[in-house]
Amino acid sequence: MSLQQTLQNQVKQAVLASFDVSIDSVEFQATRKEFSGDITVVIFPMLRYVKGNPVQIGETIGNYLVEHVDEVKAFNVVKGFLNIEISDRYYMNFFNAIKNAVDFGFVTPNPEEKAIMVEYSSPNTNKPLHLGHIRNNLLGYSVSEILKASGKKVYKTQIINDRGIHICKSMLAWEKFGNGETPESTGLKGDKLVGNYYVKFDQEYKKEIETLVAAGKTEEEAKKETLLLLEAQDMLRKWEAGDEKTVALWKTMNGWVYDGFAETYTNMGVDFDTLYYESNTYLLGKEFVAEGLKSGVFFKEDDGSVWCDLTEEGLDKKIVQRADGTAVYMTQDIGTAIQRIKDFPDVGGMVYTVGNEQDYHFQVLFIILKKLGFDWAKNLYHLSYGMVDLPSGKMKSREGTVVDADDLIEEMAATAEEISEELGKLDGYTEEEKKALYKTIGLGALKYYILKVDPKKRILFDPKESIDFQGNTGPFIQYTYARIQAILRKADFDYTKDITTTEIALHDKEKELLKQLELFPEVIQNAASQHSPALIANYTYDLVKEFNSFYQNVSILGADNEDEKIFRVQLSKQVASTIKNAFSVLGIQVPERM
RNA sequence: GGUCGCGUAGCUCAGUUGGAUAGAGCAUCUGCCUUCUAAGCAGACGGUCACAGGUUCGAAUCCUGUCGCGAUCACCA
Repeated sequence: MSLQQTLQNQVKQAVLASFDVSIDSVEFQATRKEFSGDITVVIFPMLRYVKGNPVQIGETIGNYLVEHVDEVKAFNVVKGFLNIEISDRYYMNFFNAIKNAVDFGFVTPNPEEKAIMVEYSSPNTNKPLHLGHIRNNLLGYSVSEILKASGKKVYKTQIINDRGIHICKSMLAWEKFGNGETPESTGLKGDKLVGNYYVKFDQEYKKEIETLVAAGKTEEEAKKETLLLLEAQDMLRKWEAGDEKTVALWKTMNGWVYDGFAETYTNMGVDFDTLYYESNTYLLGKEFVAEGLKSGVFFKEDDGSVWCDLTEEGLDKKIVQRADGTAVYMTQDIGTAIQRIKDFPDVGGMVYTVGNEQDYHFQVLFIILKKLGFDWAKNLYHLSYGMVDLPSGKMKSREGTVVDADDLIEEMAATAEEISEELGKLDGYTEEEKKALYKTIGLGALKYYILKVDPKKRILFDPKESIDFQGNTGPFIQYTYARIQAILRKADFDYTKDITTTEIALHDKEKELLKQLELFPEVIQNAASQHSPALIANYTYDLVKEFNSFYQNVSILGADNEDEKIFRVQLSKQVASTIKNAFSVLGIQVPERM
């Protein structure tokens, strides 16, 4: 039984014994720093059942607890707050129980339980990944790892948007203006090369519109009548008809993009267990649309288009299939969801990591899947996150106002290098080791910067203001980890053995650290149920702040006696291990030195 | 206009079922490296929690309205 449960029961007992009233819940909170004590019982809610002065009630309960609960050492009452002081022995017992646990805070997945599939990234294959994708990838990856750590089996996946008019645009531009360029001939990353032609299309397209407008067309007409657009549309039709030459070009250019993406993913440190391609799934939904028509979930308009009426849910009508019988986004998403459950029968729910601009889409998708009668549809979650905007506004690939993912990662490593060189603490490291370290720190800064903010809030990213390496940052936390490693390297005695004395008087800073450590398992569970890496980031920061205060105020290797020295080293080691675990679910690595 | 989200220190953000005097970092200013890594520690300065009502012992947190910002409301994805 946890301490809180024990206290809960005993407080109820105390109230029953002293006031002859039974209460069904007790409100606890951590005692604020300015008061003495560790756990606080809030007396106010009891006043509804127990008549009297809150201070006196607090005193009565406090006395009862001291008498009946071993772990309760002392108490004080301030206004309506009963501050309970917990014995050092309790914290030492807790520490002894976890000090050798490498996976402290993590729960091993239960094979009986259903798995969760997490979708993230899902890029278009016509342009390179940018800062917006970075947020998506980091969130999706981290939430996957958090869910795993909380005891769920997880599959990571994406739906690659590899077909459609936008893909044809870059294909057409390459065909017309590319002169047979390849990644090999230009030395460009494949996704960058293809992205250039997507931009090229847009430039030529705009030129053509200008010419048409000059010739007397309205802008509206011009936009629809450019030769380029017509050709692109023609290309899409050819692709859908399986035209050999078009499909071959499509395969080649997508291949270039995939090579480029693979490099970026590796760089970013994210991965996938299984992939879905829109070109394979875009027709999938149709049979379920047909089924839904039969069962009355959908209805058909006179022109042949198929709709879902969601007015009962307070929403609008939504199209699920075009009049010409072709699939829309919704059709495909219905099909893909169903296909995934067929492919992975142990999956009982899914998480979609997609920006908040698609809130409505997913709201509708989930309702439709429920209407179609799938019981897993109640376990679908749209991990909706805010956009990453620049001071100039939205990032637009076609206009070149994007922060490129590869560039940003590289810049972060370069900044890490500058700072490291200046501090000059890396004597003895080879160039290779240094390079790896700069990347670890640079990525740590970037990932932490993005993950520490609540996913649903939008992020304003100013490229001119570099991401910090001090204060509440990834590098600060990595630095603390490295500090602890230095201590472990210096500890030239056997700190693995158990302490001989049973009673150790805990230093305030030690006790605070133990309390902070104790929270970690719960933080993992909360982060999982709320799909929020930010909770992990904030927790880790608090832990590290607490450790640094301990480090600066208490001598670890210079402790007064052997037991204390061993304990402090073990405590530091466990803090390091917890930092490592916490950062691992954020996808951030920790260095041995920095 | 309808719907959804957001609004906390100059800036970036915490604040988990409503609880004590609203907390961090950056920036500015003060101290601390002959002692375990100063990417650090200790401290100062900085707030009408957008605004107005309401619910109650108690509201940054819940409800209503107003304002501001964003997204969305396509036979686009």
